[in-house]
Formats: sequence, C-alpha cells, structure tokens
Amino acid sequence: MENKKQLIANSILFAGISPDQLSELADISHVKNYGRGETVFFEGDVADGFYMVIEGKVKIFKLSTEGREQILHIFGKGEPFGEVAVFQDRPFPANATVLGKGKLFFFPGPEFIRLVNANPSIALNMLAMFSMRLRRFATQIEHLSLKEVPGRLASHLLYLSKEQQNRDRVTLDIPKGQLASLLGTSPETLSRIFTKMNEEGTIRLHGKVISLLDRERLEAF
Amino acid sequence: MENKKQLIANSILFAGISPDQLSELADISHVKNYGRGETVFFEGDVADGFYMVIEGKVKIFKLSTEGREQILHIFGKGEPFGEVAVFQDRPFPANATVLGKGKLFFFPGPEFIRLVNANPSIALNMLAMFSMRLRRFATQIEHLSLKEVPGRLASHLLYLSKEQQNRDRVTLDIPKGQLASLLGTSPETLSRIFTKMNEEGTIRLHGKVISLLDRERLEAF
DNA sequence: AACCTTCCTTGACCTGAATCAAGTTTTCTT
DNA sequence: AAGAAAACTTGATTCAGGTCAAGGAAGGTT
Repeated sequence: MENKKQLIANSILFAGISPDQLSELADISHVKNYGRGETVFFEGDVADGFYMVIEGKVKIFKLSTEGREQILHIFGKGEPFGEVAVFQDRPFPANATVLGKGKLFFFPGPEFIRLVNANPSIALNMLAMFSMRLRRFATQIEHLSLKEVPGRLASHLLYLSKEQQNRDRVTLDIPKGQLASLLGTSPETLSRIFTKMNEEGTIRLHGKVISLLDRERLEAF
Repeated sequence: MENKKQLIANSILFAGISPDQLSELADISHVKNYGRGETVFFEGDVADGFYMVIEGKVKIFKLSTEGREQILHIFGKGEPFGEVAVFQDRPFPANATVLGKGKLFFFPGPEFIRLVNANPSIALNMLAMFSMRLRRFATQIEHLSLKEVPGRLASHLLYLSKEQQNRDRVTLDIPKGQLASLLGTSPETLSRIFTKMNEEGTIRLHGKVISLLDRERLEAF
C-alpha cells in the first residue's frame, strides 16, 4: 500500500500532489493483473475510468475492417492512458491490450474528474502530457505521409538510441511484428528492410539487438 | 476595441474568463493582417506567442525534403493555434500559412503562460481543446495507415456534410489541391478518384459543390 | 475583352509496399 | 528435452498511388 502511494506520487500525471489527495487516490484506485496479450479495453467501450502502467507495456491501437492494425502509442511504466476519453466523457477511441503480461492501476473516472477540477496542478500536468502527445502524433502523421518505410525505421532506431543513452548498440523493446504495426507497415516489409540495411552495412542485426554502424546514413533517410 | 474583446470572449479557449482578464488579454494582443498565402510562421521558429483566427483560414503543415506537403490542421474563425509550442516553450513543430488572406490575433507567450497558471478555467478549456485534437489526430493516423484514398475522401465528404447541416449538397471550403494535401495524397490522385466516384454515381460533381448521391456506398469505403 | 496566373484534369509510366504462401527460427510449455 | 506455438524471414506476385508531362478550365487583373 505504501508502495502504491509511491508509484502514484512518482508518476508524471500526479507529480506535486498533496498528501491528502495522494491518500485519496490510493484509496480509489485498484491494481489489476493481465495475462499475455490480454485486452484492457476495446474501442467503443464506455470509459468509466483510466489506467496507469505499473509493470509491462500496453499498446493502444486501431484496427481496419480487414484486421490490419495500427499502433498509436506504446505505454510503459508510470504512463497513464485512457484519460482523454474519461476527460471528454466519451467512449474509448481505440483498443488497448497488454504486450506480454502486465500490472495496471485503474482509476475510476468521476473521482478523477473531481480531482482535476479541484487541483490546478493536475490540470497543468495533464496539459504538459497532452502537449507532448500532440507533438508525437504530429510526427507520426508526418512520417506516415511523407516518409517511406526505411525512413520511418531509421527515425525509430535513432529515437531508441537517444532513449538508451545514445549508445550505438540498441535493443528493441517490442517484437518486430509490433514494431511493424507501430511504423504503419507489415512484418514482411519491415523484415526486408532490416535485411537490406544489414547488407548495406548501415546496421548490424543480432536479433533484438541492433548496432548502428552508420548514423549519417540513417539520418539521411 | 470593443469588438476585439467580444471576439476573445466568444472563443473556445477564453470562454468563461473574468472581465479583468478579458481587458488584459485585449491589451496584450495585436491584430495582424496577412495577404494571399502569406506565411505566419515556419517550423523551427521560436514560439514567442500564439495566434487566433479572426478571418480566413490557416493551414498547419509539414513538408518533406522533396517538397511534398501534409496538412495537419486547418483552422477557421475563433480557433487558436501555436499554443502547444508556447505552452511547451519549444519551437513551432510545423509551418503555418494563410489560405487566401486572413486576419489574426497574436498573443505574446509569457503573458499567456501567466494567465493559464493563474486561471484554472483557461487550463480546463485548453485540456478540452487538446483532447479534441488528440482524437482528431488519432483518426488521421488511422485513416492514413488503414484506409485507402477513396475511403479517406468518403470520410471527409461525410464529415463535411455533417458540418453543413447534414445536407446532401456539400461545398468544399478549400481548393482541391489543399484537400489532397490534407488527405495525404496528390492532386492528381484525388482528381481521379473524384472522377471515378462521379462516374459510378456515388457523387455528382459541380466544381466545389458536390452532391452525395449514395451515402451507403460512401460509408462502405 | 484579353491576359495571366492559379487550379484542375487526364494520360502514360513506374515503383514501394501489401498480400499470399511456404519455410525457418525462436520461444514457450509440459 | 521434446513438442507446440509464436515470431520471423524469404520468395513471387500484384496493385494503389506517386511522378512526370501536357493540356484545359476558372478566376482575378488591367
């Protein structure tokens, strides 16, 4: 329980909250466990609350009528999701499932709305978070429309490198099939491009570990 | 000047503001005029303030290295833009130019930040606005990745119809070339699809006016 | 009314990437 | 360790849609 409070206090969303409100949040939230690939919610479900990742990763995605998948976000530890729907009091606009297995907080919607309205610092935290997501979405739209798949992959590898202390040896944190869906392409195409970059000497592949041999070239895409 | 206050008071962003703050806003804001297709700002420019449309339309867009354009938003009367960059204190993430000619408000950044921090109701208005934009972006990503161009056009026509009192006779509010860029395609491809839908009897073209003859089919895309 | 510019359309061609199919490797499970 | 299930790779084929090129329509300007 103490642990629970700490997790909440350390999150971006609830940073700077008062001890009272922290206790209240800890009281109203549940912890939920999810098995491999289990669904958290479907697009169209009523948003009676939102979630925050404690352990594991969650993908938020859309499906086409033919079953193709486009990932919008992948959220990790400490990141909330579903708050937009709660805040707008509308159904979830996309599906959420756990990658691997995971542990999540659930916060009931009405209590959260009350908190946001009462506590300007939470509103400001949310604004900061939404701003970042808007920026990311803008980049994603740009990439989908203006870059070809090799360019998107190159961007992603450079992004991963930045996240991982700018090392030249990068580790994929999701399966390649999921990466394909995040980049808006098929596993087959992604695989071919990996192979080509490997042959050209731009990168070196070792399964989920990838060495960036030629950053210049990656940036040129 | 009275007019200026009214425009601010009627905007989504500043709805519910106090008379004092309204006066202050009116004092710190300037009105700027823009000629046909003039640029408001470029991607990468320092965001020392943000804008609100008084007259005309503004497109926010990204450019590829080869010069292709992807429109992220088109904003009309009363809509603010550039606030995300101001709020994050980061350069503008995209370009903004006026379609046709236009008249805009400019609000200096620091004063705005002060206002948001002091006034929770503005923060909540912003949250509502950002939520809506996140949703729109999610839809745009979904369309770009999972729908083909005819599907995106069909969606857009149905969306326009909804905006225009659900009439079956819809009027395009931007040139077709711009629509192509909004839908993430080329003018040539868009033109071909318009022609095909016209031949199939799904729609009837009269320049910028389009009759929706077969909603069923449009929705099926 | 003639001119110019911007916008739109149509044709011909080409290519990036999706799809289908079949194997291979990796990983879970028992 | 063996078997089953995912995950990944490779090949062959197809096609949506981008690009280049040229002509036509529409709207603004003098």
